[in-house]
Amino acid sequence: MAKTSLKQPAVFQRDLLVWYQAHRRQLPWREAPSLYRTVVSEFMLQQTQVKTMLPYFARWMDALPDFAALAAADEATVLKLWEGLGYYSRARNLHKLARALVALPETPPTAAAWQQLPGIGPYSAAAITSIALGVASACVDGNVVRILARLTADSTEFRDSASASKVFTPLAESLLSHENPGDHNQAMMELGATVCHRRNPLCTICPVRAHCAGCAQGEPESFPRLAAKKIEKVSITRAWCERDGKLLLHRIPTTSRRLAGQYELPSDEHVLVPAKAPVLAVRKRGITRYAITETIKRIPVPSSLPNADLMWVPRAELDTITLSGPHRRWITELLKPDG
DNA sequence: AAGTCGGGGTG
DNA sequence: CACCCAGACTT
Repeated sequence: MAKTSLKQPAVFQRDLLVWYQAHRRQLPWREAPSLYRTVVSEFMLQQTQVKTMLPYFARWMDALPDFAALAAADEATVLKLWEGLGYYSRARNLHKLARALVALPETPPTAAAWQQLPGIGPYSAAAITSIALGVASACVDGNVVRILARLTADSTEFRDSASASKVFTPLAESLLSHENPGDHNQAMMELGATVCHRRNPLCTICPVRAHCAGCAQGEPESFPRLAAKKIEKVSITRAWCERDGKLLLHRIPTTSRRLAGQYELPSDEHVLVPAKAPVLAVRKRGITRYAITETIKRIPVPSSLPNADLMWVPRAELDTITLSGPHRRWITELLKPDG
């Protein structure tokens, strides 16, 4: 059973907020805050580091500056802007959310109401309502779990981050500043991102070190304890085939659970790849729990296309389609004259 | 409760 | 390589 309070919650709040006011990073959604910018940033930040999403955020705001613009956009535009960021259901849900919000008579005022909207779970509901609306609702993300596990030196072994979040929610709520919940929540996450690192935490400069049982105990890095994930190794062979300035690609069916509607280099499930076909490249990447090795081989031009989802895409059109993940980069590399 | 969904940062 | 990242949704 996790603790639900610290010895001096009011002092903790003050130490945290004073530090945050002095050390917070200048981020686009903080410099020019708005509900829309808060919502878009929170969607992009789900399971994604700030550094990774920053260029996507700038590009997105340039193209779709407000809820009205997003609601009026077509899905292809939305997914193209999201290309490369991953977890594409986030983009579809954000699109749905914009259309739902513009149809409402007023902005939902509570975290519970926000959580009924597409793509909004417990974390996002708390983040959006506290930051943009001043609602006293505590965020519990990976950063907060790590900080709270260390503050309380909680050695519980959690199945996964979801169950840990649930366990620490009461403590997070008890520590929340009701005067300034938005800054408090952002301060917790900022502390986790810039000081209370998963490994090598910077305890010597930590503003709440005096409140931290994990630090006092000497091994803050040992918290939180999470069950190890099982990674499965997978190998995929893909085909590279050019003809008359066109590239053979596979369009993932829109009914597919993952990467629906996106394009990719055809795998050997879609087209015959001779075992002796020359290897052009070997690439490794991870998708969720799979460690994938992809071998790209040059194949002869097939006499006919066996699958309706296979198509010849002119090089000039490659920039207009949405490509699955690293395929964009691989294709760019392999299309170079010396590649 | 367990599985699934991307891609990149970092020790 | 392993683990994590301002998680949410489906089964």
